[in-house]
Amino acid sequence: MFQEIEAKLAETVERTLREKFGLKLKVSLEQPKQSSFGELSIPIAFQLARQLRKAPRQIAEELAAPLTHVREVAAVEIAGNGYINVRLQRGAYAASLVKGSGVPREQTGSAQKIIVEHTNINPNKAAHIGHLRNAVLGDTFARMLRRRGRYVEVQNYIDNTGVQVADVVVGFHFLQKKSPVDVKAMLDDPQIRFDYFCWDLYARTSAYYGENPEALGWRAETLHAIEADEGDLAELGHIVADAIVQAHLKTMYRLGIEYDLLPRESEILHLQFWATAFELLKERKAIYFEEAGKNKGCWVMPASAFRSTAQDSDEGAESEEDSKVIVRSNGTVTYVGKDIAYQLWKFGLLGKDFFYRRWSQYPDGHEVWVTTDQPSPNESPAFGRGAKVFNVIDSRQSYLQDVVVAGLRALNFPEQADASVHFSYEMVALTPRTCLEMGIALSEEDKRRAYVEVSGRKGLGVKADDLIDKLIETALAEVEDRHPQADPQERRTVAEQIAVGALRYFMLKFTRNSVIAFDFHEALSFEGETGPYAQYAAVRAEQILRQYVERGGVMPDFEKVLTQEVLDRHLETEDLWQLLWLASKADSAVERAISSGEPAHVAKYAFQLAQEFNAFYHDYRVIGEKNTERQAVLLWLTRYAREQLLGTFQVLGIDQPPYM
RNA sequence: GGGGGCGUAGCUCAGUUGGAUAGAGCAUCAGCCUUCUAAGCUGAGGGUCACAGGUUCGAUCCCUGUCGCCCCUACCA
Repeated sequence: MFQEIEAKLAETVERTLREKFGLKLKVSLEQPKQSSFGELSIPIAFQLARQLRKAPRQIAEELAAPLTHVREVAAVEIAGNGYINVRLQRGAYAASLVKGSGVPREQTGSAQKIIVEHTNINPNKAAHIGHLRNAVLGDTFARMLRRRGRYVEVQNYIDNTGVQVADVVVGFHFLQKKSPVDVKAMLDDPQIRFDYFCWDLYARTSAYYGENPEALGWRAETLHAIEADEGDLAELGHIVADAIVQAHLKTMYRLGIEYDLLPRESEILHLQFWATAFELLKERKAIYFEEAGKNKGCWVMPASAFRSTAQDSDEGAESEEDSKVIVRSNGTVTYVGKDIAYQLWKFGLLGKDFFYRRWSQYPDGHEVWVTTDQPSPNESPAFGRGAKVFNVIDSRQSYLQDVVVAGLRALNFPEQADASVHFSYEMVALTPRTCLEMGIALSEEDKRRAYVEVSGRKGLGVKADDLIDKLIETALAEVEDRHPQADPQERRTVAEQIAVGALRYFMLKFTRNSVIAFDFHEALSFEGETGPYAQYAAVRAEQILRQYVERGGVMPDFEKVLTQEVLDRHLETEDLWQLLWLASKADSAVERAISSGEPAHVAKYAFQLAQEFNAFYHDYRVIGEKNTERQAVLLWLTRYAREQLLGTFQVLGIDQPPYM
């Protein structure tokens, strides 16, 4: 409803501009700084002032006149030097919401597929909080797109043949002398938390390399075996990667995060995606063979392809220094090269496809598929062939992502290059205080920093499952305290919902390019701008509606009782109108978050709506209201605000507990 | 050296293509629970939007410079 009005007003002004001034302009509306100025504001007169050589106020007046004829508009005022402020017919606006609520939203998307790739954790150890930020951001963004009717495919890329997996295999085979049978037995041992075991083993192996550099030969040997897919080392690689992927999926599912497809590096290798891409790159001259210099014998992409500022240096030699090696002099391909091939596949440009098989099924029936290199008898859904691709990858890799996009452009796929989005985000670090709490030794210099970077190689960091467990534990203590008589199993569920709400909100409240300095104290807080705060507001709303009925109240037939005239009368109360107005903007918040690429905007909106509802809760007694007409308004408003809040929760991946 | 990001209240952060009196949360202080659950509500204090120029009717936002912090800049993935 909000967006319809907004569009209608913009169109009206645009039409006036065309007819009166002969101008073709896109008009945008904004929220007035103060609610007393009205519901919507149009600042267009300012930017026209110079062009038309007229006072903004005069222009505003000419544009304002036709707006008064729009049915939903109550009044139009010129304020300040030339703002056009619009006040809406509150009753009419509310009445259409009364009628419309409960009706499914119309789809605004197209059939074009949007691929969102996120999580992408190396399958060699337990997930940590940095991975959570990635997954929560990606998952929320996918939910936002789906809410607005877009067709989304969620992929979680698995690098099961890389150095990180190899290092854990080295740990098992060379350091621990374990056979594939031994390691398989570990998977069945309930005493062993395999992903945690690998976390430590990975750190130990890395440390061993530090003391015994010659051991790096084991890594090379293992990588070679994994690539050839032969022998115990390769088998260990499969066992480790598959088990860890399973662990990651389980961890993410605790937060409600699901995937559609797990594309794996091993298939990219075995199906020779790179060979195909290599031919294409050579054929279209996107890369060239370096004959001399430090990159002699390599296939490289010139720096000019991905450096926008390369033109101001006219020394050709300098740019060669910056060019990116795609194929090493020993003939092996770099990660970026493979990534270009993979990105081509995502757009359906490679001319090759994976084979697929089911990996597992979520409790809700949704299936996850994985790539294979062998045809399978079962039909699989059609994967890939996206029209737009969002790669959720941390900002440290922006250089490599630039190279991938440049590769597409150099291959003469400008459309797909433009449709490749590096959905980047800053890392999650730890506050010095949290490091000390965890027993991580810090230098004096680090202690003075705002945050300290974690290191998976050293085994330093907060494991995702540990954090979730700790959040549940904290929430459970509070729930038990507040509801000593409630069913223990239900309390556990409530605590889990609160923990997930707290964690997801925490990961989303910061904008993407802000480094999160993770602090246990802050993350375990359930007060103020947190998920549980918002959940609490929803619980309160439900409480009102439930208890109203439990105490013998009959839910009014809102459509009949709440006529435009009735609504108009009661919505003169500013608080009530403001709550309604804010609640009606849920979809707009999601749309804005999509266009700006900031899921944080939705989180912020949920908090604001919760805040507004909590104020309402405090100021108005719904059940005790004597005037039945007013009570109907309050009941409906409670229900509507709750609906809008829950809809926003869904986008954020947050549940409303039955009680708190 | 080059590329990118950041600098807003004591702390952590928002600030929607430049617009009306720069906002939250935490922390501090002062109030509010026999009422639909206080994980809440109300109020107070706290700002040279790093600094200096420029563009503009108008700059936290755009441009230039300076200072400070962070990341990237492998024939590692």
